[in-house]
Amino acid sequence: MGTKERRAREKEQLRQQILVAARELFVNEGYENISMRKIANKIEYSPTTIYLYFKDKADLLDSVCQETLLNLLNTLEQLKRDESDPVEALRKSGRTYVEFGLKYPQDYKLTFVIRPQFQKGLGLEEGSIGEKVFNYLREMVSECVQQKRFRQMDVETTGQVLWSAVHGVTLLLIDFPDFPWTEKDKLIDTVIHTTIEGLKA
Amino acid sequence: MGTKERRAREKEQLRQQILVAARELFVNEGYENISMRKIANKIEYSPTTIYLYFKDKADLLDSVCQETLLNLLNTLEQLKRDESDPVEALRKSGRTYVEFGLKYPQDYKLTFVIRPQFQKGLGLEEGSIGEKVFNYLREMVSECVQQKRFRQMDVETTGQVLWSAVHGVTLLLIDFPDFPWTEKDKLIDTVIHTTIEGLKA
DNA sequence: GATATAATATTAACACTGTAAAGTTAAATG
DNA sequence: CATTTAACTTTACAGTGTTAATATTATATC
Repeated sequence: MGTKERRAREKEQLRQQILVAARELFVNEGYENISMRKIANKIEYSPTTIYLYFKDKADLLDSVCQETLLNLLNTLEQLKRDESDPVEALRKSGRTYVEFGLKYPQDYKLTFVIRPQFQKGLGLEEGSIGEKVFNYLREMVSECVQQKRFRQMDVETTGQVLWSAVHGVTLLLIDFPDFPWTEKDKLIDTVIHTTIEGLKA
Repeated sequence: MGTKERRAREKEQLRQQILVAARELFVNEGYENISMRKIANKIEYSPTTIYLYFKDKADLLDSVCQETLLNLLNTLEQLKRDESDPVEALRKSGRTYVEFGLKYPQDYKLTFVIRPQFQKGLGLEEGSIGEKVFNYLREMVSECVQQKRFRQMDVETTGQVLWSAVHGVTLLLIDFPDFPWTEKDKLIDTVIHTTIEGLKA
């Protein structure tokens, strides 16, 4: 008797529908401009139905961000295979990270800036997708250190330095689009290049 | 007859009072958790009085952020005098910048992350305090380049790279306080050191 | 097939939000 | 004293997140 399974599937479907609608609205109009009622309208359900699937608005945001992290992780892991030189691989990962942020700027901000404001738990706890993303970075860095391509330094710190650099440039480009930046691609490359050079010296 | 002046002074005083109350509330409880009514309660005026002094809530936020920028600028400029080595001066400026962000984390986020969400104009336009802050950075970098301490590279890009690094580490430390960071001071120093080394190479 | 049961969705309500419009009071000017 | 001006308040509106109570549907049991 598969009716139970079908029901579960349907339930999951609506959950997904809510997530899709929420993401689209958050991304296009900003988290704070979107009400539960607007999301409900979009999926043609009553506002309170959403609360059967998500604890509250922050929880909904949280789920949207989890998806974003998964998306980011997949994008990064696609890279990993086809690059033998570890430093070059790291460089490419950095670029991909920033490009991801600029391709989905609102998603990025939602995940790395807005969400921490609402959810105290950073979403990097054990077993989380956030942790996996950071583990990816860890492995990349580790490879460089092991092959003596980087200054002898603990992997953790090195990873955090790199993360700071790419996070910083991503957010600045998103938040101040009218600032007279150096040509975007050049700036991104220079940030990554500079940081990596600094780690070698 | 100085009554006009007195009135103007009183008006400015109330404006200031609103700003002080708003900052305190924003900083302690977060911009999105503070209503105009709460601010009004604090200063013991009716909510709509605030609208006689500020266009709307975003404008109030904007003014709070202007103050923060001025504060940051003053903090930085205090440094400038007592350091002859330009690279060392830049390093110290970087540290001071990050420390400022961590000392007033909510002010920093308000200014560099929340406000851009509400005010399209980045607050770095000509003659603004934001511009002055960036000019400070420009001068510091310029000195290093002129004295051939840095790789030959345009001052703008160099400045932006540095800003990315310090902005990134500041925000990460603020937003993910529970992350297993390397010891904070070490991390900050390493970020700045790495970036500067990368600029020399 | 009728009925009980569980799952799912809705309605109504509450306390709160930003802010516009109109009304009130007090001071300055003639 | 009359009138204009400035400062502030009251009232009101449309919208917010969220809870509790209610209604509706679909399934399971007899």
